[in-house]
Amino acid sequence: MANVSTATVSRALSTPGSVAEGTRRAVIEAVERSGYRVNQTARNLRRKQAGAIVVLVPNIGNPFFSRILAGIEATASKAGLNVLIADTRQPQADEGPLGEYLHNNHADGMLVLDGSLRDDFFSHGNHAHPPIVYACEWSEGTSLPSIRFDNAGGSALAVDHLAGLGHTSIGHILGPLDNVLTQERRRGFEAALARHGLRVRNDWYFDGDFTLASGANAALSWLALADRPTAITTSSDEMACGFMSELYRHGVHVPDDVSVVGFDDIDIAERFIPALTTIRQPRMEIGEVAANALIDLIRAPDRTPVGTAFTKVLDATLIVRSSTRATAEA
Amino acid sequence: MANVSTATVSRALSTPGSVAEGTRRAVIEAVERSGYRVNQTARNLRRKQAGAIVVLVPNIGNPFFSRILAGIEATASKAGLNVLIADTRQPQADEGPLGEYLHNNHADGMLVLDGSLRDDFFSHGNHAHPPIVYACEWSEGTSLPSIRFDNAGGSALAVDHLAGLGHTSIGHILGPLDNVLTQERRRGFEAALARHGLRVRNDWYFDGDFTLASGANAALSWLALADRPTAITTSSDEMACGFMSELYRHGVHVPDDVSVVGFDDIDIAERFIPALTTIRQPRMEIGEVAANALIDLIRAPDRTPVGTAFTKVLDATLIVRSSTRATAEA
DNA sequence: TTGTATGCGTTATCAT
DNA sequence: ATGATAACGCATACAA
Repeated sequence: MANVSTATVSRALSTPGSVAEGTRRAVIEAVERSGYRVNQTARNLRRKQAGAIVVLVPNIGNPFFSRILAGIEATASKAGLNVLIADTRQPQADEGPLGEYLHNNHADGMLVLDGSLRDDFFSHGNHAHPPIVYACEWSEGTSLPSIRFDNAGGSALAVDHLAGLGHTSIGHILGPLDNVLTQERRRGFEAALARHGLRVRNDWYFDGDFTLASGANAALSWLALADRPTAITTSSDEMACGFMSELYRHGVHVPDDVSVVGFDDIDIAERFIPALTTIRQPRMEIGEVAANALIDLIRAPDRTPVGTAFTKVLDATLIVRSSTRATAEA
Repeated sequence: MANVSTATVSRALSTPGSVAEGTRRAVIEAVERSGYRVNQTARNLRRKQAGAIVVLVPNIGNPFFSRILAGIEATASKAGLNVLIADTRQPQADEGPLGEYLHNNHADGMLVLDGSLRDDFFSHGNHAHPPIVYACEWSEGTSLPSIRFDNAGGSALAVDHLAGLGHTSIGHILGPLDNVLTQERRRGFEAALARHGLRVRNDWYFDGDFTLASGANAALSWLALADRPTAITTSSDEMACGFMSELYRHGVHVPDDVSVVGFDDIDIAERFIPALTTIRQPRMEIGEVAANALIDLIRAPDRTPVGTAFTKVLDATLIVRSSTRATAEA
């Protein structure tokens, strides 16, 4: 017991400056000895805050997202905020919209990594809600702040690289069609193709869903083609690896028989056989940037009026490795 | 307004049975119309609970852990608990022990995925703390409940497989030496070797840290050996892939020149070139089992008196693919 | 079955 | 600079 009122204890702990030096020390010492801990729940109730942000992620098990999550966690913990994770692919949708997290005072803000969620998903009637930031994907035309990679630009980089190597027949393995990333990457692919005076052939598009298995399927389609493109760009490294893996089983060699470019630069890309040429996206960094943006909104909500489309685009870069090579003619 | 007291509203929402049918409907309807949300913070304060569990993970970006996390999240959200994640590798250790999460009423329980954390890490003086469950790794001799894989058994499976293929010279790429997984897997490796009457050679142990890069380093060491083992077991798939990748760059062929067995069965294992023979661990499942164990402890703390070593071991299984083959003599 | 009143542990306000 | 006190929003004991 430091023989002071609870108010003084509170001040000594949360506003050290507003208390006399001696009292402060006495309180600190008493706290140490008694093993006292502030009750965060009570503090949050009083302060009308949750002390946490929630992250909506399509699949935590996916390294693409978990890396972004790592960046978010690092940033949030530095700001003294807890990170809540919610998997949007859980079959618990009957429990009601994930937006509950916000309206229940569970979290002070939300980070959305799932581009398939419409932005009206979160509105409950017309009630105001805590800040939301979209990261890495988002529905077209959302009015919510968003951070993303330059996906179209990344695809273009891939095409430029292949065209520079002399390739004129270039195919593309798509992600899920309703995914914004897929659409953007395809857009960049087509734009770059046009820029190089190359045509887009429908049978050189291969369906996929970002997974290894779908990449392997694409390989089967490629093998079945009479007129095969000499190079393939993909919408994810995993599909690129699946594609190469299946080709290998059929005796087709990368990059001798076909060049392959991935997308994401996941860890294994550098060590795949052959090492995968790909488009790198700084995933940890996007997590940090997005978390910082959200934290800014939480700390100073007024500075960013509703409807102001705050957008930040991070560049993607080309990493040349061994899965691409020049054509014979080049 | 349903024209009732706040107490009735509270009851209608949290104890529907204790309120008249008509009143209940009126309240529900009023709630819907007014857009009322219960304040979880206030509820938690009153109930003296946090409504959340915290997961201590060494590295969220690592797919090994993020998969376990996915299992945890699924289970916890089914039980109405939020999941807080904390990265133990963050340089924020100066903020004090992660145990704060518990003592601050931030969480009702804790799941520890980081075996390098001593179990006295969480004690603050001698105060009682909410339940803690170790999952997948733990310090030797902890008195805390723990769920894990049969790591030693998994390693033994790998050796049995290779011995059955005729291999008599078998090496092993280790994980970090202070890691429990490393120690267990090594123990199983040596036990199985002895069972087959094979000797353990010190220069057939390769240092590693679970990463791709360390696997590649091990390949360099293997290449430098005068007398090389014809088969290698590893303590992680990533090291196995790094090992094969580096060998490939040096023109050494797996499995023709050396057989390789991984550990974990990460997604890419099936699609690596060649497809990796490995020891599968149901990672999502361990997350579910661990989360359920923790939830049980939270719901009924008395049933598991302190000091009772609750332990559950999940089996590992051998997945034979293309990175292993019989020796010429076999 | 429902209402009244009190307390959960903090912090903010107002005195002193 | 410090103490007394009210209030944050909910859940419960008790009364009606």
